[in-house]
Amino acid sequence: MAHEERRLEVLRAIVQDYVSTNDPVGSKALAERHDLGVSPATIRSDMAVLEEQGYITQPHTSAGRVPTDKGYRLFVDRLSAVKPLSMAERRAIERFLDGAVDLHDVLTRTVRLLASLTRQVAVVQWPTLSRSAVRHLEVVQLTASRLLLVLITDTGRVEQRVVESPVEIDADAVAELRSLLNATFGGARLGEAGGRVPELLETAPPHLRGLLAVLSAALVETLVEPGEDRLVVGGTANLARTSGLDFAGTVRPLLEALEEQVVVLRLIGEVDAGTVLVRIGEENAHEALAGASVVSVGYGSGGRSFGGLGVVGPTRMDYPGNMAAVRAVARYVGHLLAES
Amino acid sequence: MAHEERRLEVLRAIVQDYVSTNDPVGSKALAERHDLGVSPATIRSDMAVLEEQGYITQPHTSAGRVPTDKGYRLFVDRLSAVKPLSMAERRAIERFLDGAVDLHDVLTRTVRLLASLTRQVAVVQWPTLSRSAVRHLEVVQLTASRLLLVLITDTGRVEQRVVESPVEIDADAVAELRSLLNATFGGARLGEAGGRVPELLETAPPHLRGLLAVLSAALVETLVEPGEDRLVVGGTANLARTSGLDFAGTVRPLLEALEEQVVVLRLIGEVDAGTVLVRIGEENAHEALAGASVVSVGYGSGGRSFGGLGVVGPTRMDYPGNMAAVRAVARYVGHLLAES
DNA sequence: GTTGGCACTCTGTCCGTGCGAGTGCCAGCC
DNA sequence: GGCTGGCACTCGCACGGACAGAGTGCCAAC
Repeated sequence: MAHEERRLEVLRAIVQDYVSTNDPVGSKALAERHDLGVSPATIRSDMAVLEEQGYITQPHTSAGRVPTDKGYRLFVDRLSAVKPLSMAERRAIERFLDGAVDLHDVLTRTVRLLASLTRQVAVVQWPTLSRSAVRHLEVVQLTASRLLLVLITDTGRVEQRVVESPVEIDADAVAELRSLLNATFGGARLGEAGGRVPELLETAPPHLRGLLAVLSAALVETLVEPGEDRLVVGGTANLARTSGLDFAGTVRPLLEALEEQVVVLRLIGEVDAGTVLVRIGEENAHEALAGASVVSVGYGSGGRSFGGLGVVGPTRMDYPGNMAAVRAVARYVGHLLAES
Repeated sequence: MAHEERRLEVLRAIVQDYVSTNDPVGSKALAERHDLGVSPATIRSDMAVLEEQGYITQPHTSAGRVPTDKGYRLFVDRLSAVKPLSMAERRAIERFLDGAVDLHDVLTRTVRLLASLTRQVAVVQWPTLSRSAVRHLEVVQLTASRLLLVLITDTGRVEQRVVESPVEIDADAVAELRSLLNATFGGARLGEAGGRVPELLETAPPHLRGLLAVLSAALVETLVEPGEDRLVVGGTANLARTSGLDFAGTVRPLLEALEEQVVVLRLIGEVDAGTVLVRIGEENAHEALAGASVVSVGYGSGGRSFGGLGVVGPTRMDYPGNMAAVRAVARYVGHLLAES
């Protein structure tokens, strides 16, 4: 029915105006700035209904309306068109990311790029170890009874771990260990690594078994260690931009959550490559993020997701623009990492 | 002379009171809170002199006095006693840092620890490559003509670099390269690495020379690359704590400088192990840091400095406390890294 | 050289007023 | 039945004057 449609049109107009001006929007301003074909009075009655339904609210009696979380949700789900990136933005992505020398460099550049494109806080998850595969395992002898185990994954991560050996070791043993480990774990998804340990221990030469057990344990532990899911954060200066207006003094808990990482990781980590996920305000189910929205997507290649990335900002954000930017950057990063 | 001494005592009292209360301090309050043995009127005349000399200033005519950068400088240089850490703090340092599994972990824990001890923004520089020594070089074959060069330093850093080979390579060549590289560069300070390249190229078997040239170049380049001096930042939430009061809305440029890293790195990097360096306000010679102070020190072991660490906060900070915390943490981190 | 007294200055706060924006309601119109 | 213009009403906010309080500088006295 026509009523319904116009009301949604009104909601869309409210969201757009509010996002761009940061002022509660009134019926008169709406009628002027948008071709809704009806008078302010009519818009007022639509707004009354929208408020009744919980999509908008007024900060105080004689102010305009502001979208609620529910209003933004409807906007994102049904009212926003995908906003294509400008040529300048596309070029910026390429220029920014090309020339990165290693994984750390790629992630750092990505997070800066995303922050500058969206003017929000950007976060990028390191490729999760559990979804990576072993490219190479290296054993370096530090002292007679101390080894360094270095893991290099196909996603470019390098992890290290010092291992105390129960027995003294010589150079030959190190070489043997290296080739055994690579033969066993080479190419394995790290999720499967644990399963290959028993077989390795059975078939290995007896004098190396004790050592291999320790090394395997260190390897498996590296994957399980919760700290190994890391986050790169950037653009926090954007929080200070319009702080107090957008975040109503809630900047601090947000900064804390970003440093804690664990909360944000949970949100960012739950994504598939390709599907942009938007969580609005209270949907984040965490106090510090109640006033914020998170736009995230997985990055990876060939249908395989390495990890997630996204932006965190006030609920009053440019959803279509941010969704487009996040998706485009994720796609590019996926290609980049697949190549190297 | 007695005058002079009492005036300094007044300055010390002003700094202490102002740091703890954040209110401009007046003559009457000073007389009440400190046993200066003279009346407010006398203190007033002392304050007039201190203001004349540029150590304190008044925000407006009828307010109390506030220390200037110059005043803090005098306080730090001559008026503050070293504040020993409490037992609880010492225990916190040990508990926090023990159990770190690798360098990244150590640095992350350190920055969090320092931030929570001082309630300021903490920064820790990664061990500089140019001052590290080669512990091991690893060559991993990715494809027929693509190698991954992995550098492991004695400070625990692991750097990687993809190298395109001009010729096709087989497994034997890789093993040969590995042992040649380790023989040449093993144990070398990275600053000296460049000097050993010509000799390596002369003595190497001819068929490997082209490849060795490329690998050596990649190694040297890794050291020179400005991006390789990195910073771990933590506790930025502390900026939001009393923001507006301390930083007068200058939080944003500060956050930007911290993300840029380069400015802060210059400040943090210029330190010797052992000597705590304090830079106050304008002394930082950078706009974004003009309202901030930086307390930094080098960490390392055996007289050798790996890198710097420190805290960044408002000029109105607890200098003795922060200096003590920074020094204690640096010492502990130095030991920790020397062991591993 | 120190002290108490005093006049002065300035800020922050409180309160009352007026203005403007925006709404809800209602009677009239298509 | 839905849309529109008009109108009264409600608030928030900015402006301005008055006032109290804190702190100073100066001066005469000790």
